[in-house]
Amino acid sequence: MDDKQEIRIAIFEDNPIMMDAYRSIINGSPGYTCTGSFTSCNNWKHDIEKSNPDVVLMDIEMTGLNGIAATGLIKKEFSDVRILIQTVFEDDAKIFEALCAGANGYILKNTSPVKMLEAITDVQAGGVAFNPVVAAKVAKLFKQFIAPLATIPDYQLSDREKEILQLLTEGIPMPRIAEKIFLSYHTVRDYVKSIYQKLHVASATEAVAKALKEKLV
Amino acid sequence: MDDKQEIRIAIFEDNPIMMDAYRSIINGSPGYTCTGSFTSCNNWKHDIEKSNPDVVLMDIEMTGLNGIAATGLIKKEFSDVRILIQTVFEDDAKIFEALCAGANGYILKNTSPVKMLEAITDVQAGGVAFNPVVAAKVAKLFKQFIAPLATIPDYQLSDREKEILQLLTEGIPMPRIAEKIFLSYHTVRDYVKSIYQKLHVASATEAVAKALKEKLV
DNA sequence: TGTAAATACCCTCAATTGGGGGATTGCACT
DNA sequence: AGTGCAATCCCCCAATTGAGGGTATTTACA
Repeated sequence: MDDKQEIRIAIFEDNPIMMDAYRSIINGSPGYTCTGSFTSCNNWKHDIEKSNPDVVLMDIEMTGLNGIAATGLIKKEFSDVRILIQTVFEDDAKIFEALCAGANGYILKNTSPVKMLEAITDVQAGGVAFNPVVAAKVAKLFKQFIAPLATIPDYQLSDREKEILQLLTEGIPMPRIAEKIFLSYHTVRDYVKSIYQKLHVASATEAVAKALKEKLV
Repeated sequence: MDDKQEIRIAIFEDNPIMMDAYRSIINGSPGYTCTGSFTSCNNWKHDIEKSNPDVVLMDIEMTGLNGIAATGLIKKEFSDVRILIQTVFEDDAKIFEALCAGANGYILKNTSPVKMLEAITDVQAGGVAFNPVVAAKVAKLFKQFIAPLATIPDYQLSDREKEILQLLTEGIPMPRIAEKIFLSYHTVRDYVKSIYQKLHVASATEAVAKALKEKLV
């Protein structure tokens, strides 16, 4: 670590006016240094190596390689660089993609300088910074995609039945399952029958489909 | 709306010392009023009606009904009340559950008073407030659950094959599939065979398992 | 003490499936 | 003009599966 403990920041932003504004805010604040500013991500690898940032302030809308794709690439190559997306977009898809690409924060362009610096400090410290509006969308996406997966119905399967259902969902045929868990082929079939009754299905494919769709295994 | 535009806050917190601290912070800050403080959620319905809050500050660990369960109930009954979870817990499961229950924010008990008020303001305005550490966990959960679903491998299935794979994942046996899409039984079987080759599997259960696990359908 | 539920095993018959073979048509790309 | 491929159809055989029947032991609970 450096004595001065300054947070090193690289900016990717294709609007020169915004770029200047960001650089002024950063360099004008003690504890923050802008070590590089680039108008495209086309030389991201060289740019990151040269500016050696703790935090990257990343615009999404850029000619050439876009900010989200660049985030994914940078994260893969320089996994300890923290990336803060700053953009005008606040639609679900962009936020979704940014999170999947590994962004450590997502703030909007109307964020005040003090909030921006705060977000930079947070992500540098290992946190993730969401603008409240963005956070609301993340929470919404979360509920939309994940909550339904968490409502696990209870079909009162016994432990053995659960075990065998689990093996079925791996596509293992019953004779193989019997060998694997040291039961007779007949017994395995009996458990499968019992699973079918409890799940109200009539075939292995149906049972597997239900198990996977309803997260039973 | 009231002339004074004060944010009305109800507190649920079973530790009387914390409760006093919160109430002092809120009532000592212009624009914020504590309209109710309760040491359990057992009378949540009556308490919410009586205190009529914009924002609820909710503790998780309480005797009787816990804060997350209460969040779910309150959200169901009073959908426009915003709920900010404030707790010492920062484990994935609690955050997960809180989000699923509909919490509008999740901050930790070591949050500074000024940050707490800021979070209250944010959630009152319709945003969601995450502590950076919590946000990091949310992002992690998000990547864990959703990112894998987004990487859909391409097995070069033809449209017909996709269609039939889709029907297989509904557990429909091949003779029934043939009837449904007006193809000969033989043809359906040929497509299924071809699907098996492309997916590198050897049975319907395996194909269905792969299709569902890798979100092919 | 009876009864239910889980565990484990067995048999039979018919339906379904998996793996091999072969065939034709039409379309696109070369 | 030929080559590949999606799409469609067919046959055979063996393995697997689904649905019905039956039995026995153990554990738990009323």
